[in-house]
Amino acid sequence: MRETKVIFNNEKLHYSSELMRALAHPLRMKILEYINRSGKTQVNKIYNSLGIEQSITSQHLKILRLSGVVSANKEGKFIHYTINYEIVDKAVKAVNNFLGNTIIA
Amino acid sequence: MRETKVIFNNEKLHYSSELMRALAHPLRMKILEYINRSGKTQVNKIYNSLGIEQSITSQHLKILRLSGVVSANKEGKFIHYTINYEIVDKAVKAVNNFLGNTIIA
DNA sequence: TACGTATATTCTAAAGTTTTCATGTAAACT
DNA sequence: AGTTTACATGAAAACTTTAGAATATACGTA
Repeated sequence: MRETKVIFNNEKLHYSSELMRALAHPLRMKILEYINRSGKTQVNKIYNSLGIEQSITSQHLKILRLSGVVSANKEGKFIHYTINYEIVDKAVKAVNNFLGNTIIA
Repeated sequence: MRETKVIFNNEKLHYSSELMRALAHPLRMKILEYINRSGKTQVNKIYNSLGIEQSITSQHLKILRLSGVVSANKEGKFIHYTINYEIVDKAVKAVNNFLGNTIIA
């Protein structure tokens, strides 16, 4: 049974939807936005500023970390989070490219 | 209790993550990609070409429709689907903007 | 009007995600 | 060494999403 030509291979597709998924949660967007505004942030600042629980914050940070969207760096007692813009960029470009550069000139 | 200044309001945030969510599924990406390639497609072409079940296809199309990413148009017996590029564009720009135009020049 | 084709909807079980709470680990301070 | 602060991890409960099967609707045609 000859299949349709698959332009967008499965690996890429799963990677992209994994990235999208990481971004597809209001709290994670809030957290990302906060880190973005702060540039480089400790976890306690994130959850105190956003008024969410420490543990929930940690769990979402884990998801963001695993998807590659943020990086964690231990500095003594603290862990500093930063956004990996290239990765977020990839997510955006994924959508962009797979739609054949129809969007965003 | 004075909260952090919310730059990215809740409504927008939820809308964005809803959009992202709609895109964050391999099958939906495949379907979107197929519609994109075809320009305007009947449902049976989608599921026959992609080798997925009719009912599943319909369900995913519903999600895509509700998120605004695609539009359905009845033409006689058939229903034609098209991509709403402006909406996909919005999703991309949402990520883009909320990260303060740091990505994509 | 009955039948076939195209698609949507409904139901249910399984799978996956998110929250919550409790516990764990490691650094800094006493 | 013991305590506090900063954060992560684990596991159960609550919730959401997905897949699959069956049924429903609507159009066109015999």
